Amino acid sequence: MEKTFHMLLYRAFHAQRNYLRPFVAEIGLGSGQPKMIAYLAAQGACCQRELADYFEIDPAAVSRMLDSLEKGGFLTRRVDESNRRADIVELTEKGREANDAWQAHCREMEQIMLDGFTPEERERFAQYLLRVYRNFRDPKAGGPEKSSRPDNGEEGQA
Amino acid sequence: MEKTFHMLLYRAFHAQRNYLRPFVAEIGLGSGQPKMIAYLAAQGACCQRELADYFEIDPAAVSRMLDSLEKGGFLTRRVDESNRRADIVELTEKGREANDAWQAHCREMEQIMLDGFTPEERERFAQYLLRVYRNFRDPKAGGPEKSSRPDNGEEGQA
DNA sequence: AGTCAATGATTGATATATCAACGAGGAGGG
DNA sequence: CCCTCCTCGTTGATATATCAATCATTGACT
Repeated sequence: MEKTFHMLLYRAFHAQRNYLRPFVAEIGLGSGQPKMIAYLAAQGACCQRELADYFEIDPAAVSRMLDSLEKGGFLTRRVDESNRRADIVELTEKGREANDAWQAHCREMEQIMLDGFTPEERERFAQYLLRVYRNFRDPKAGGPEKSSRPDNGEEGQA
Repeated sequence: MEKTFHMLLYRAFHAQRNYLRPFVAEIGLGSGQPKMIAYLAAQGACCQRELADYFEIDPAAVSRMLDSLEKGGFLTRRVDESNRRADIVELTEKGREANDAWQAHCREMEQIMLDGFTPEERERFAQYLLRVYRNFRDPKAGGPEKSSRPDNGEEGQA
C-alpha cells in the first residue's frame, strides 16, 4: 500500500500543502486562495469561470473564495459591461503584495522539496508529472471503454 | 506558473482525485473514506490515532469519517479495554468488499496514469516522489550541502 | 493517594470542495 | 419579437480538512 503511486502522490502532495499552510496563514490567506491570486498576478484580470476552468474546480468554490478575498481587500469584482453575466476580477495592490510573499515561499519550498535532485532529475520529474496529468486528460482507451469522461476542451490554456 | 513543481503536483494529484470520484461514489463512500478502509484492510484493526498519524490528518477528521463509515456498516468501533480512552476500529465484511472494489479501481487507474511509462521510468518516478516526501519530512536545514544521496531504498521513518 | 500533565476521542467554528438548483443575462430560431 | 437554450454567477446542502476547546482516561511525580 505504501508504495502505490496513489499513496506516493498523496504523500508528496500533502507534505507540500502542510509545508505551505503556516506561511499562507501568515500572509492572511486561506489554503485555496494563493492559487487564485497567483493566476490573477500572472495572467491579469479575468472572469471567475476562467479561474474555475484553469484550476479544474467548481465555480461555486471560486465564488466563495473570491467573496473572502474581496472582503479582505486582495481583489475587486466588477460587472463586465460587454457581457453582463460575467464579473471581471482584478488584483489590488494588497493582492499583488500577498502574491509576492507567496511566490517567495513557493521558491523556498521548491528548493527544499527538490534538495538532492540534479537538474536532469528535476527535468525528468517534471516530465513524469506532466505525462501523468496528460494520461488522465486523454486516456488511451485501449481497453474497456468508459464513457464517464466526456471530452473537455483544449490543452493549451494559458 | 504552469511549470512549477507546485502546479505540476497539483495537476497530477487533482487529476487522480477527479478520476476516482465517480467510482468512490458508486461504492457508497465519501472521498476521504477509501484510504481509511484500505489501511484497515491492510494493517488490521487499530485505533483512530493510528489512522490520523498514518495519513497525517487531524484526528477530528478521522472521527467524523468513521462516524459515517460506522453508520454505513463498513466498520465497527469498540472501546479498547486495555486503554479505555482508545477505540478499536475494525472492518466489517461489507468494509472488506468495499475495499476490494476500491483497490480494483486503483489498479486500473495506475495503468491509465502510467500509460507509456517503462518499468525503469516507473521506478524512477516512485523514487522521486518518495524523495520529495522525505525532503519535506527531514529538511536539510539551510546548509548548502550538495552531496545528499537519498536514493537508498531503506526507510526507517514513522 | 492525590495532583497534574499527556493522550484518545469528540464537538464547534470555519475554509475548501462537490453537486444541485436557481436567477440573470445573452444568442438564435420560429 | 418571443421562446428556448446556454452561460455566468450565486446559494444551499453536504463531505473533508483545519484549529481550538472539552471530556475521560491514563501515567507520573510528590
